[in-house]
Amino acid sequence: MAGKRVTLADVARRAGLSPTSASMILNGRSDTRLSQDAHDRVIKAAAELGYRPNVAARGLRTDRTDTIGFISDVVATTRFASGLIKGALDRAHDAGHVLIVLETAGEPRREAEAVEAALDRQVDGVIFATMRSRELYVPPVPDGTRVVLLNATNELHPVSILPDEYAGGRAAVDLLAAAGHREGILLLGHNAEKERGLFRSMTVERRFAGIRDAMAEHGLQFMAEESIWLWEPENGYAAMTKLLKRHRSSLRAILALNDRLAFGAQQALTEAGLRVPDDVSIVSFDNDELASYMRPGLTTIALPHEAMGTAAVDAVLDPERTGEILVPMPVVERASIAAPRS
Amino acid sequence: MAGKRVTLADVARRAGLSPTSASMILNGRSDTRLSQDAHDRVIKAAAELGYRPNVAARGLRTDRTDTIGFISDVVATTRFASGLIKGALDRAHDAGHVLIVLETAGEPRREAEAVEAALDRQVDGVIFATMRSRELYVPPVPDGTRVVLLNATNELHPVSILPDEYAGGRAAVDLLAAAGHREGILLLGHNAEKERGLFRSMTVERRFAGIRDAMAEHGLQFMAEESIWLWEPENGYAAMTKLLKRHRSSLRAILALNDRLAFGAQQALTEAGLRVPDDVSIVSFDNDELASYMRPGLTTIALPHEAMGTAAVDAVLDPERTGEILVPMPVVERASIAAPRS
DNA sequence: ACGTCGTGCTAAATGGATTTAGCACCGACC
DNA sequence: GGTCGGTGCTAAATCCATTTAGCACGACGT
Repeated sequence: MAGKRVTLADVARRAGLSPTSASMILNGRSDTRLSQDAHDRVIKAAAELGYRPNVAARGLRTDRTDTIGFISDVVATTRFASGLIKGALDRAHDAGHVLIVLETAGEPRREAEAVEAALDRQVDGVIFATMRSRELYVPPVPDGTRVVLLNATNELHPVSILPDEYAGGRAAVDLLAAAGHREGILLLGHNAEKERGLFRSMTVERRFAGIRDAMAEHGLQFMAEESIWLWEPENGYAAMTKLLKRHRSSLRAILALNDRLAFGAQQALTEAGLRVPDDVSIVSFDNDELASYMRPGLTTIALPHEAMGTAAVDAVLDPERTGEILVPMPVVERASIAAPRS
Repeated sequence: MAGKRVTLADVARRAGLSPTSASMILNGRSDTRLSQDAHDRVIKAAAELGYRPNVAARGLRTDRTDTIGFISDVVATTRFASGLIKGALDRAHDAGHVLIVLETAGEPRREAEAVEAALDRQVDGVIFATMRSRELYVPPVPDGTRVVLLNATNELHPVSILPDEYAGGRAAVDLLAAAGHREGILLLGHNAEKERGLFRSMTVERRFAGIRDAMAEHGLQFMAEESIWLWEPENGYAAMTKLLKRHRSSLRAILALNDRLAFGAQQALTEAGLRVPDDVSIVSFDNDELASYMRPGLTTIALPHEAMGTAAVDAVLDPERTGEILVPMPVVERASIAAPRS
């Protein structure tokens, strides 16, 4: 609607000063000797005209655009991705920055294109996010540009935001132990023997480590460890249906490696006439949307999407932050854990 | 890594020509009289140096930045939002454009801020998206900037992308009718009498209309229409539990107004010992993630998130497109509909 | 009376591209 | 020989804001 944009020259003209003066005043530079009166006139003129600086023009001169590139392999498929984006968006907004969001589907060609598209627009920094945490290839980037890895790592750019999976793994075990579980505990989704040499993701390895260490410290052992490669509901359902044939009588608790497995497992339990948590307790990971829809609600160790997103933007903005930044995984207690049936 | 960016001047120098010539050649202008040899030299120099134009600088001159602002009230909460974004992202990528994503939480202050942040960066157009379709307030925007409403409408900017809910509503009824259902059909989520005067959302009203018309054409009537204000699983569960007391024996099919209600309802059915689809058929709307996790899978009329997102970018890019653009809602057939038990 | 210093402000360069206006040269034609 | 037209290319302006270098003026000191 409005005609065209107001420029700095317009403001200066209205204030009866040069653009130089107007620029200095609006940028709040303290070392100028401009009069109080000049200040007042410029501020007033800018307000009256509704002046907003042209970020592109400014960026040309200053090399800062208050714009960050957010490059992710996947954005829509998982709630995880959108949580990261939302966290990043919120923090960027607080800091007066803006996000250019790009998706690569994990294809190297598109990754390179995305970086270029971002750099073409003079972004101040780039965030690389992956869903399956891993060492990520990062195309070359000019010197001044901050690079932050979100749920990923890279040798050349040692700034990574990761969930504290080790502590999370421990927390899950602690929850079962605290409820009094000592026996009949099933690990659903992973079997260290069978999966030897297979790589899932950096962070999930840490989750396993946390679980293993905590089990040992509590002096506990799993009744069974079921390897499942794809952690989707149907696989949880299938595995659980099968497992119930052998372990039905001794099963007391399930430590599922994510909520989707837990969801499927619970469907199988329900169909078999077992009740959660009276007969079997369940704890799991991620705090997927599903977890809150289950009946009873699923107790789970949350993947802190949004906190990771905000941490990533913080890291771009603050060059001091460096190294591995671990974001705690909150325990979300719902109603799927109870004391074991004797 | 790389030192600093290569500029057009660098390319021109290497080709032994002026920036003017280099610019014209790289932009493929046909009306110049530059020699074939000059063309070759410039193209070669640009390739060797890895030249990429600075979009900000170009935008300053041309008022085009190949950048689109995507302003949404909510991004992470629903899968719907991220589907829209993904669709938009993909199409933008195809067209060599980039998206600045902004979130407003539906607050007018943040909406205004978001528009300004986008305009400050010289975007070519702005997409306004809402989750609950409605007439949306759009802050003033300069003349040349395209504005497209996504799942929303606005008087001043008559370019709207909307799901074809009317047809979708009809499709749901058709599905039940085709399976042979004539009686014992429950409408779950809305009661026209009780909700008279209450406004849910533009598109949902059309969904109702489609359902109503199709029912009439098939000569059918609902056994009951249950008003539920919040379409969440727990509400579906609660309503269904209650309804079963009265209608258990005659109930044959449920037309749920979204998948979350259907999900809750199905939990109630299962607990009551009724089986889907043998005892009761279910059809619903949205194609929420949940729908594929249910056992059996839920047949549903999909909200075409991604298609809507791509349509929005198309509309920004093509000034010819105008008016209400209706995107079809695909029927996703799974396994929740069967012929009625006699 | 003249140099010095502080005060208040501005001209012009800059960043990287596009675009307008026009220059220099060559051959053809009268 | 002068003019006209075409060919091949470039200087300079422009977009908008920031920044460097420095001008003009008055007061002060000696």
